[in-house]
Amino acid sequence: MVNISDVARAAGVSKATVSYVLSNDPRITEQTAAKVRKAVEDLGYTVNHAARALSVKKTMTLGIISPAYHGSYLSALFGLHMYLLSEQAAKFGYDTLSICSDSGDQALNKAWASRKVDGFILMDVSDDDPRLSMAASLGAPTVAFGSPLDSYGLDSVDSDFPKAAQHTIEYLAQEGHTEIILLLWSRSIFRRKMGFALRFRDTILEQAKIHGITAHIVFPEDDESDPSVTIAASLRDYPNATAMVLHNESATIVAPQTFADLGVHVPDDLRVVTLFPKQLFTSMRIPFVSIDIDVAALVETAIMLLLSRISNPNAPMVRQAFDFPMSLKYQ
Amino acid sequence: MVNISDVARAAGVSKATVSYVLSNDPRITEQTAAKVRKAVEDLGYTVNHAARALSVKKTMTLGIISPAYHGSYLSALFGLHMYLLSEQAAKFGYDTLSICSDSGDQALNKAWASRKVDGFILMDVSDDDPRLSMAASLGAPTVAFGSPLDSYGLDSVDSDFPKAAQHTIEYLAQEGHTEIILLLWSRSIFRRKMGFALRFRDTILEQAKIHGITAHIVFPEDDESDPSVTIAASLRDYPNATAMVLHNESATIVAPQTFADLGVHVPDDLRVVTLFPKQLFTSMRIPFVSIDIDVAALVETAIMLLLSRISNPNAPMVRQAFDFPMSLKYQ
DNA sequence: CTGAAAGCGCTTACAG
DNA sequence: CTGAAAGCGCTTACAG
Repeated sequence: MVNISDVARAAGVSKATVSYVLSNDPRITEQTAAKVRKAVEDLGYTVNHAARALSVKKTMTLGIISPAYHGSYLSALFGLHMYLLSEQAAKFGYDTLSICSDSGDQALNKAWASRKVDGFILMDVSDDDPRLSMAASLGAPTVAFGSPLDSYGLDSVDSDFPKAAQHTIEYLAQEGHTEIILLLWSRSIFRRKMGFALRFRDTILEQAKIHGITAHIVFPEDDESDPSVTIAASLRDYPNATAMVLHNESATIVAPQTFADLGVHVPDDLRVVTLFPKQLFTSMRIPFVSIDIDVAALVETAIMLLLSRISNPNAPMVRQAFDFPMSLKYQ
Repeated sequence: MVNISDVARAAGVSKATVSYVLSNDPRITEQTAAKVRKAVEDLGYTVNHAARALSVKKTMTLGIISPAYHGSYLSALFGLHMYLLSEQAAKFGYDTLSICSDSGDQALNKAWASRKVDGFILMDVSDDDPRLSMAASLGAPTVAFGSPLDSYGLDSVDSDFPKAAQHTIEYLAQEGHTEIILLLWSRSIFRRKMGFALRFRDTILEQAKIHGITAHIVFPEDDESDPSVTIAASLRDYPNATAMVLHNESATIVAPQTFADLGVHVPDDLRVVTLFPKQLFTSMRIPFVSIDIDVAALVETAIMLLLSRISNPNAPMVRQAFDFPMSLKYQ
């Protein structure tokens, strides 16, 4: 494989000069720069990544640390995030290293200690996430996807779930509903202390109380449970409910079929509100009121924050919460 | 950050000895090895990845190259593949670098030339995929996900779509169907010359002819089209069809609801056969005959083939096609 | 304006 | 059984 010495020889200059040309150092004359560029072109030279990283102490790669349970349940969101993160990072010359591990804090520690990445994106952060304190204590540039109660001084990006919950209840109150069903993420998600689930639930309950709405909470036992069973049971248990709020990915996917099976007509028999990223609506027929989650916007912000943090480790912490608009969608 | 010299000093040995201990070289006495290990432990030392990579010319990272169109359509499969690849690679000490680009061949060229990875997994390979010839001409260890007509001597892994097509027709013939609807991947997938779509279609048609079955082909225009429209239209256009074969991810997701909306009862009114990875069935109610695609098995094989290829570049090429069993599932 | 040289942090023949 | 030294391929003060 051709290296910088080969290029230097071919161009009749020193390695240093080649290096300077490659970094567009203005001290090199256009004349010699041209010679060097020609040699680079002719030989098909590309900088050796490890050598450069060793020398400049920058790897131009970002570590994406995901918890291990993704394999077990259907999450179209996971792929979407990974894809967009990689694409967005590439715009700034960064690659993404995906690290999927059930001991994310150890994985993070190792990746940082071996200097394999310049910073981290933490996916699916929970309230007691060990990755948070690990990243903070290492002083590794990190942005968390999620809204942990204590972010240990790390930057974070999330949808504004409390705001969404508030919009939802205000909308339903305005429509005159007084009894609703709240179908939430599975118990295992709550057990894992995922902020998006906790914050949404808590705000819904708080706002429901304020607006005099009775909210019945139901959720599947775990990620493998069939959510349509939960939907059906809840309609049986709370026959007077006039609306349902869905905050559960797989439940939202099976909901249309479930209602059709049960003979429940949306929205005449039941008003349904869902929280879902708009990308997933594309090929799904969901005639519900929905609150769009713009994953691309979240990802762009996450990458931007991480790159700022890398270049300026001491800037003040930022927590970015996106308040996405609620929209009516009848397809 | 602590380096090998710090460890050597703390243990009272040379850098070389530390290095030998780390690689379990049997020539080092257990006594000095213990000293070194203690120092490593005390100082929290981890090998600098770039330095090691530069020295041994191995990066212990695998490049996963995905085409750029994934962002636009719902593919739960994408996330599943990325996750499992990363997890599987980790078992062998490898990390995965995700490279999402619309010019995958250039991205591959660059990643290889800069020696950032030891080999590649190509996702979603098509018949005229420029990544194939690029990887082959570079001599980069590579395994393709898919069944390109010409694999340029590269290893590949795929479900055996022709076999699945054959099973499907044999099954339907045995049930006595003589007229069926084939709902395939969108026109844009065919335009992209994706092998899984082409091979499945061709074999279905060939086998149908053999068994005296009339097969009507329909497909959505592109990935953004609502596949339920296509389903409904096909039932209108071919009222005598007694079975439908679904080979289209989003169509399979919306199919249950669509049939319910149309008052079509499966399987009494219509026999439906789908091809789908079993992980996606978890939270979906699809009372259809299905052919399981075991993504984990595919991924494990892909990683295994790639690692063999890396350690033995001249081994004979292997094309692994998985013939997954057809199974009845009524949930 | 360009080049010689040191240094980044490892590994690995080679001596002893 | 252990260490000194060269080498991996870059970058970057520092001279000139």
